[in-house]
Amino acid sequence: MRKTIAKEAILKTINESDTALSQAEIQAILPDGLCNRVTIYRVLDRLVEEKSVHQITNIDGVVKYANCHSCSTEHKHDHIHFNCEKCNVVTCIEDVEPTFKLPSNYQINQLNFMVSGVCPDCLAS
Amino acid sequence: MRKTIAKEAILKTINESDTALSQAEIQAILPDGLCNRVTIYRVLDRLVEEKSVHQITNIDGVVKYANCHSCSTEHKHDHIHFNCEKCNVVTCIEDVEPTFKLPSNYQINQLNFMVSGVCPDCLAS
DNA sequence: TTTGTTAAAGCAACTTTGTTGCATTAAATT
DNA sequence: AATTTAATGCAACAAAGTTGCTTTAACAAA
Repeated sequence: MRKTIAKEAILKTINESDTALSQAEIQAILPDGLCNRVTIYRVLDRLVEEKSVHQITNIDGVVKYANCHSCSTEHKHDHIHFNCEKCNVVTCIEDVEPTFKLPSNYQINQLNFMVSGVCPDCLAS
Repeated sequence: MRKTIAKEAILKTINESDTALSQAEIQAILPDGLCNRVTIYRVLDRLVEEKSVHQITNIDGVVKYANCHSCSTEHKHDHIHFNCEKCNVVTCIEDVEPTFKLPSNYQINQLNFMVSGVCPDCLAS
C-alpha cells in the first residue's frame, strides 16, 4: 500500500482517537478538502485488509474503525465493543474477552460482539 | 397492536423461518402486493417493541428479524448469531450463551453478538 | 533525474437500507 | 352504525456505501 497523504492522515486520525470512528466521523475530523469522501472509504478498506485497523459494525449498522493497542504482536479482534446510546460513542473494551463455544463444524472467520447501553461517563452526568 | 393482515403475514413469515430475515427477504416471501415496503418496516418495529420478535444487526449492517423459540417464558436475547459468508444466512445459535463481564459502571441494554464464517452446510458441500 | 508503471484519487452517478410527512383506510370500541 | 385512531400507502427524502471511469501521483527502474 502506497504511502499517500490521505492514508497517513486517516491512519493518524484513527490512531489518535480513543473511540472507534465511522467514515463520516473521520471526514469531519480531517482538514476540509484533504481528500474525497470515496477515498476515505477506499483507504479504510485497505487499512482493514492490511490489518492496520479493526473494523466494527455498530448496532445501528454503521461501520466503525479503531486501532486496537493490544494487538501489537498479533492481530486479534475478539474483544467486546461498547456502544453508548447517549453519547453515541463506540469504544473497545479490550480487556474483556468473551468466551463461547460453537459446534466444531462451524468455520469462524470474524467476530463482532457489541454491547449497547450507557457508558460510565454518561451515567455519571 | 391491531391484528392486521400485514402484521399476521409478517409474523407468520418470521415464525415459519428457521433463519433470521431482513425486510427485503420478508418482502420477497410475502405475496406480491400484500402490503407496502414501508409497512413492513413499521410492522417490524412494532413487533420488536411488542417483543414478538428479536432484532439482530448483521455484520454487514443489515437488520434481521427472528423468532427465538427459547424465550417463550422470558424475552431473552443473549445468544450468539451466526452469519454464513457463503449462503448469506443468519441463524440463531440459541444454546450458546456467551459469558463476559463489563466493569459494573456500564449500563447494559442490548447485546448483538455476531459470529461470521462458514456454516456446516456450506462447509460440507 | 527523468521516465514508465500502476496504485490511488477524484468525480459523478448509482444502490441499498431505512425514514418521514401526510392523506386515506380499516381495526376495534362505543 | 358511528366514532376513534392505529395502521397503511405513497412519494419524497436521507444516510451509508459502491462503481465506473478518467486523471493524478507514488515509487521503481533506467
